Amino acid sequence: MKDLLYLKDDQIKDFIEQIFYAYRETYSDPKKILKKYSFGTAHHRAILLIERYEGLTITNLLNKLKITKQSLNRVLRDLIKNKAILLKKGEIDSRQRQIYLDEKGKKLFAEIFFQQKKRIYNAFKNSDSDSVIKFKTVLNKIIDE
Amino acid sequence: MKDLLYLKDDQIKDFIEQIFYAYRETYSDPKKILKKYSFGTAHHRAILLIERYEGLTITNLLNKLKITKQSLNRVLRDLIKNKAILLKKGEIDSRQRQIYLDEKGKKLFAEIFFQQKKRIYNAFKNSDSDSVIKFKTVLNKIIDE
DNA sequence: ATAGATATGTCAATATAACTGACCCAAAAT
DNA sequence: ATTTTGGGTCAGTTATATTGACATATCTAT
Repeated sequence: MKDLLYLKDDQIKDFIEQIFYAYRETYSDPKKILKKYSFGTAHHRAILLIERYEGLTITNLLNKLKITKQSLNRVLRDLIKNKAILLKKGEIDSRQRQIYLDEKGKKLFAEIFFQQKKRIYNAFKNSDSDSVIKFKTVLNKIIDE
Repeated sequence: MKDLLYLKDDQIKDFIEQIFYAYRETYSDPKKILKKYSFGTAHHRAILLIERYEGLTITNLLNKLKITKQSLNRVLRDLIKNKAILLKKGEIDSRQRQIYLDEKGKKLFAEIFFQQKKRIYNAFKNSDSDSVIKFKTVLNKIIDE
């Protein structure tokens, strides 16, 4: 009979612990860069999503970040003031705002990503492609559970 | 020639995004329970580690959480006040404090873990064992990079 | 024995990121 | 024309972390 060790409580506890470490480490790598711009992790997360989904609306971003609009507003104000992002009126629905990276934001993103990429890249290059694919599959299952 | 799609920037961006979601979702499942005890995520993380490493010292816990002792102190004070944990003098080195779950803490842990386990368990039971093992391997590589 | 290092605790001030609740306007949908 | 939606903002609060300074007890090494 199959052991299914990975379904034992202690193994599951390990995973819960490791997901915390993986997140923390991955998102702490670019802290010095962010500090240089007087930004924090909240700005970091917003920048990543804006780069990945250029032109997304405020509501789109809120749904990804799952924070309140008041919280997001502070972050976006900081980013706009520093010319890291810019908002355009929605073309179809002009109540909407579409968010884009501005020049400074593109530069900032590149610096942030360079730091974060290192960690992931090094982990992956020491893994076979099958492992990486399966990592992604399981990660996705955890997210949409 | 091998494509190594997972080493392309866009794929790496996806992973960085998904690690955030996985962490956030995994750690938001037991929020209602914690609120019932007037605890937050800081207490949550401490409880998990104390359960997993019973008898660990303050320094051990600080090294795992990577926060300042002032931050941890507030959390531990709350937990002690609520009889969720208890501290014992170190047996070998009496400067040290060893941290243990108290009765209420065991109960609280069980409730928290029940919630968090669901997500991981469901993700894993729909995966083959090879995927889970490879997930763990890659996750570990990301952490110790 | 004593000097220094280590483990822990605590006071105070501050920063960051989030929250709730209330209210506003403009534009779209009905 | 009215309601709903998308977004913005004011005000107050909470949660979690920080820096810096200092105190105490205990261990280690000379």
